[in-house]
Amino acid sequence: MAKKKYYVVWMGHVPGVYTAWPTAKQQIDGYKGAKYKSFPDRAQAEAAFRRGFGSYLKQSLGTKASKSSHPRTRPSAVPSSETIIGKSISVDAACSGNPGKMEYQGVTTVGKRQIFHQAFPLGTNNIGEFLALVHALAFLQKQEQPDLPIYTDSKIAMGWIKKGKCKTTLVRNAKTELLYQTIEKAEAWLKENTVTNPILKWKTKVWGEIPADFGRK
RNA sequence: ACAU
DNA sequence: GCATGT
Ligand SMILES: [Mg+2]
Ligand SMILES: [Mg+2]
Repeated sequence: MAKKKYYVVWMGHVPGVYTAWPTAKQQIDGYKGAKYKSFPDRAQAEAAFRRGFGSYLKQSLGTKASKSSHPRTRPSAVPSSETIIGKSISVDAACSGNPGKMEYQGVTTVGKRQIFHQAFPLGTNNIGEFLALVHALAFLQKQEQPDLPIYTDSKIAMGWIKKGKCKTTLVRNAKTELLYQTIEKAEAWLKENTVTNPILKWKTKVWGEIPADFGRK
């Protein structure tokens, strides 16, 4: 039989030392950012509880203990990607017809204040999303804001930026020649510059439409 | 299927 | 329902 364990809940509905997992779990379930860990005996548990989570964690991290023995933070509190970073900009593209008349814009994520906007007589949704991202990157570099994140809802455009290449299928002809030259300029920018700003996926299903959305769907 |  | 993309 395994020896009975003790459960410290530093932060939860009712913090304290618990002698059974089900009761400890009650204290952390539904508590955002709960801090807790199990201990092999009562003395260690009570000492850790009295020291407080911060002090205990510091010591634990400075030691060669296995990762799994560090104190826990409830997963639902961790997901940085689950929280909208307000200090950021958001971009989006739209077209009427695809391919069709295309435009893109960048706005402040909070307040939706427009930062840039461009329109083209013919383009695709994905080209627009791609150009919007490069426009945002160049703009933030000029503003010396290399850490400000950029939100996009386009998986495709994120991939093209990573590749440094706009992998469009749009026909290149007289009607698209100017757009293609813009694309080549954008690709050249990516080749000559380092992408420093985090490019983050906007979670439309969770958060609703991206702030830069044109609202025409 | 997923993201537009 | 159509199209752009991985
Ligand atoms: Mg979009
Ligand atoms: Mg949109």
